[in-house]
Amino acid sequence: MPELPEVETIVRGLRKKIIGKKIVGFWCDHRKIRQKLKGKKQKFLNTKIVAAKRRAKYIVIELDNNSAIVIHLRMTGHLLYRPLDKKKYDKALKDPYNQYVHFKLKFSNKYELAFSDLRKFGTVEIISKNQLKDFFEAKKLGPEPLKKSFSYEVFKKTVVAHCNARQIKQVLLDQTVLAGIGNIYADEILFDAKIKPTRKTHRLKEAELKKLYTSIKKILTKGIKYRGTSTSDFRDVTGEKGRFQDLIRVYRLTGEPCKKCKTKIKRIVVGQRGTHYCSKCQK
DNA sequence: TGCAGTGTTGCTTC
DNA sequence: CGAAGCAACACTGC
Repeated sequence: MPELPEVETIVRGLRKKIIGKKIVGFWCDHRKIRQKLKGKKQKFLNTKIVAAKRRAKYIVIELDNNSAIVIHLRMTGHLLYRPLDKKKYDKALKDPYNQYVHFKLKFSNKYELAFSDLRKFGTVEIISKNQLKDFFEAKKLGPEPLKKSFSYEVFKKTVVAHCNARQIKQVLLDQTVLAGIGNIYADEILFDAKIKPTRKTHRLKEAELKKLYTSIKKILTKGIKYRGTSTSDFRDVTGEKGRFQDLIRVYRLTGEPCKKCKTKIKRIVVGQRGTHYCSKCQK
């Protein structure tokens, strides 16, 4: 679910909802997360939230005690800001995203931040703010594609220089090359750029690279504008769906007619990921 | 019914 | 070193 546009949507929601809130309670029933947070409960309690940030697909929630909570939602994670009084969202409780809650922070205003995660791949940890730089450097993440500093020159250097004979889709998904693109947006970006996902990166022509660069910025920006893709169970912090699924052109549309040329969308496997493309529009 | 497929990352292996 | 394969987990849908 959560790729750059979804995580960005969540972070913007967090900024609206939890900045300035005081944490007064902590709960966790997930063994792996408890392990990570062992002995650190006191770092959460009686602190105030001062900032919410995104780096790649990571969410960083900064506290007023020099600590930062770092969350990764992986496949099925959700962050939900919801009232402690369950009667207030009775119906929504049945929805999958409201179940499978494994970690909660309670606030003094009788709301909570709940981390739900069906498949339990997601991670929550707390580190000191001055460790953040090292934390992210260790991940060797590539540049943020939506930053102004991510110019075409930077794109060419970082992306192309690294990638030689790899298939372009695998390169787009490689977080050490470019931060934040996942399977949905990789397929959509390549459709927009009219490039077949299996093309070898070093064989792309200058014009194709320029188009690809433009498509990356365009599709990710659009994804944020439409508040993410809820093909499956993505929800923002208030439980609202995104709307980008209405604009999807190829992802998981196997066998359906291409919106441009009516050719049936193909599904292949690239780097063990389901990959969808139009064999006529994408060369 | 059963098994392939699912949005991610990181560890192991070659 | 880079790159490919697979595991972590639980559910859906063919």
